Amino acid sequence: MQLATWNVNSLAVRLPQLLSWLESHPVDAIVLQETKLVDERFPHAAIEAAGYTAQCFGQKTYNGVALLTRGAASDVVRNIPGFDDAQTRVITGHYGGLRVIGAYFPNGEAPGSDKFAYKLRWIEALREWLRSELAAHPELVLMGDFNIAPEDRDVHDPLAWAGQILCTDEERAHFRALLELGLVDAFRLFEQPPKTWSWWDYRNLAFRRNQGLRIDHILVSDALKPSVQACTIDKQPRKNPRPSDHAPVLVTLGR
DNA sequence: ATGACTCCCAGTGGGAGA
Repeated sequence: MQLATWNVNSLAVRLPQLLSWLESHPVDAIVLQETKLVDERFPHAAIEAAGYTAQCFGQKTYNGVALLTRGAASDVVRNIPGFDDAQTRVITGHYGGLRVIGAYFPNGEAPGSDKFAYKLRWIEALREWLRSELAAHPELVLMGDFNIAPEDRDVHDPLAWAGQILCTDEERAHFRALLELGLVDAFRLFEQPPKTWSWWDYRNLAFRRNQGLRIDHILVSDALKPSVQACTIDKQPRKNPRPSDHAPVLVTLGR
């Protein structure tokens, strides 16, 4: 079984690339972030033609998430229950015996800003909800665009990024607090090529120079950890014309 | 170097992203 996450930065623009990628990577489920589409405009027909059923949760211009599965997902939840939020950032469903959570963490703009405070509150709410989700569903995967580079080795230039948004001690502590619920970063279960990133700035020829960050993650619950066989980042789509600034992350489970 | 690119909604500019 294979799962994936991809911040597509506008599904309207990236739909052809998504369909092409799914042809070459026929994953069982994929979560998308930054679809930037209201649900009325979600391309259900094209996605069904590709063999997937979609659960979407979007808004105009910003944010927006979706869960695509080979068969229908059940027990679908939108956003974080109990956390009042005008932004569409989380979609959860049951599929293949797993609880699958797709999340688009807030960016946070800059340490000390209102958006940074929102980011921290949002993660705290996610964590408290996850605690109960994990209790109810021990076999759980949380994946998406976390907008956090967990360690210096996830940053191309740790000195330049020190204390900057995505790399602050506070954000990293929140990332570790998620792991302490009983989750593990699937990417770090394996030897990985050095300087493997999931996001490269559109500017400054950052991709060509491989100046990126690893901010897109797949966390699996402790119960699933023994079944994880691989976790990779596919940078190929970043080479496309008009690419998303993020690359997809994949996990393979032996089940 | 307070930049750089790309998206969106807008409407020949500006906010947001990371």
